[in-house]
Amino acid sequence: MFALVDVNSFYASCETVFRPDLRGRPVIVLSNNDGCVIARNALAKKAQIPMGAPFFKTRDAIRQHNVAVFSSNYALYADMSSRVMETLERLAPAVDIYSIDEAFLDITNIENCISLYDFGKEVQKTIWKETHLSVGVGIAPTKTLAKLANFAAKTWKGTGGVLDLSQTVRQRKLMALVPVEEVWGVGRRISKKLNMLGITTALQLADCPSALIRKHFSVVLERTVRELCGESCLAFEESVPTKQQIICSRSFGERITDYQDMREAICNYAVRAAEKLRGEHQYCRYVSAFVKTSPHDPKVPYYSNHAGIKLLTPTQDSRDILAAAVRCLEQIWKPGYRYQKGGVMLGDFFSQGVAQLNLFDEYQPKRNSEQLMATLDEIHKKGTGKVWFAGQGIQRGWSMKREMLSPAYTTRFNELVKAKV
DNA sequence: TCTGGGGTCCTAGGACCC
DNA sequence: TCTGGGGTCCTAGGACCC
Repeated sequence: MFALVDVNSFYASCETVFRPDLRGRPVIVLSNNDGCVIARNALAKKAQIPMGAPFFKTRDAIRQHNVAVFSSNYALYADMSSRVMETLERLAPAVDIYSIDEAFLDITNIENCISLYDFGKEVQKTIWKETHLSVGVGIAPTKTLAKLANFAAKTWKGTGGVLDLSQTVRQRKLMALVPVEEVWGVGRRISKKLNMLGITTALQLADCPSALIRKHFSVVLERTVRELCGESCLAFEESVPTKQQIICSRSFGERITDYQDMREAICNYAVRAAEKLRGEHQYCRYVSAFVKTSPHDPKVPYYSNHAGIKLLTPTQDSRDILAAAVRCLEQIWKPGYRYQKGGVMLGDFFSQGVAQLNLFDEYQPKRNSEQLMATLDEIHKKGTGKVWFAGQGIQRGWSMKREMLSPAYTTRFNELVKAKV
């Protein structure tokens, strides 16, 4: 039996926890670069500010409803997330963290001690007490059904935010009411296709013969159908699976037109990606870079390209990764465009740097690479000094916009909340 | 003027091998 | 006119998720 716990309007809630003065006001949080709306509290939803809407298109509504606007503050959200997860670890025998704001709990056999619904209420109450964040809890025999229960717990206020969907009768009753596009794993494309086949509710999808699904779609959707029927196909995963790839990319605060600026940006992404790679204790053998202009401006031609390099031997050395990323950029850079975004991707991971060298390779591994990188990471972590590669530049005029950033309430001493006595 | 970032998995098709 | 069969590996692209 699974319970899916997720925090309501997570980013927006994190902002309001430390700002009681915002009670009664709509709150939204913007994506990186203050680009578009990625989180809304209940009042902002009521004010009909659409999810994903470009910020500049919502300005009228924001003024009209006196909406509080925040740039995203990931340091704050990550810290609040770990507090929630720690609480869950204490309440449940096993926790499978699915995203920054949600986790599956393994609650098999818990019914021997407490009813499933009461357990859900207990989780809700404890999280609120310890973090002042409100959560929804969906309980069911499969992950997909638990997601569905969670959706229903949020949608129908009468549930009080907790829904026990352990019985088949209740599963079918609910599925008959839920549109198929709300099912986990059914996105825009697939729901459109399903609708054309006359399948509009979750129940109709659940009752679909698997041969039909296999014929028109893939094994992924077939698995979803089985899960809706109560057959658990998605396993509980307590340990974090090792990453297959690492991406560092950002839209630029201002469009880039100059090669030197782009080179600087790519160098920064490469260095950051290398740090993440070492954080995973991995070595990569594939490095790629990409650049693109904005797809939204019909007046200027669109350009998007990427190039990748397979290294001779896996590395975790920032210098190798940086050099490779710059070589990729040289292949794809074209002057005359107004670039909106760029990035670096690492892939083909190994757990050690030593790979079979070819007999005639002239490659010589860098000496003391591991120690040097460890030192670099240490300096970075402590914040006691600043060291960077020349290619990363100093001015960084292209770096992202965050004009409405809240303080790091929980992770920096000089930004703690001040209480008036 | 201004439209996020970071992931996963599956499939189809081509290259290549015997 | 006739032009094998079966397998693996890799990559690009498409779908999904939060």
